[in-house]
Amino acid sequence: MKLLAPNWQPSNLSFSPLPQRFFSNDTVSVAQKLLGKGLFVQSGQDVLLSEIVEVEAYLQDDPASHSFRGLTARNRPMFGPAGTCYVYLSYGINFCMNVVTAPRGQGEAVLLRAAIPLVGIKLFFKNRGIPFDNQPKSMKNLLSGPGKLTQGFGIDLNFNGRSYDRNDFKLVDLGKTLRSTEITCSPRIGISKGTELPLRFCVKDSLWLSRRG
DNA sequence: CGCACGATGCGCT
DNA sequence: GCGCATCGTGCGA
Repeated sequence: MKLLAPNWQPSNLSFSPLPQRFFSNDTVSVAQKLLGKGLFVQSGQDVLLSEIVEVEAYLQDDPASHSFRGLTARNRPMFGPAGTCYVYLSYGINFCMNVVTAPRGQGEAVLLRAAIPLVGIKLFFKNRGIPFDNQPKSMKNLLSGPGKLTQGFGIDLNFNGRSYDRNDFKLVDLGKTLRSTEITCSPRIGISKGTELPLRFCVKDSLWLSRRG
């Protein structure tokens, strides 16, 4: 199994953040375009990079969205500028991280649900509380779910409201372009309202999803 | 002010 | 496959 891209060196980790105009577009389009993009987080000398393979869109007038009932103290970042990070605690246990989208503060966002670990594998294991090994089974368990992804990256409420355009916290272009035929859409997971909408987007047949797309 | 309920993950069966 | 942990949010009283 091909687990890692071979050429990730410190010298080619100096990606530019995706510009704000990338996020200030139609939320469904942004969600699909986030597939194949990189999430980069640096803390001191520790660098973490992954490739996003699964997302969900949350829209205006969407009963499953935290923004559905309007602005509250919790969902305030959702109404902020495109490219803002919205983090919340799920089930009292896991954090989930979103990217605010749409041209104006419409309360729309994309939930990051799963990613391929690329750089910082040992730290991903450590953050996840899993003993390090090179088994494919373990690797696929690192970031395959919204709570696992935030735990792997060490994302918590400190990141809430932050912009994804910092040198130490950014979404980046990894230089790959997915064809629309490589993207699947399906109903969103773990919600009780808006379940009929196919707003979950996955890299087709990826081995790194939270569950089969 | 009380309380029901999650945009989930894990361990056990 | 299923039950449970665990807690902040926000709605209804």
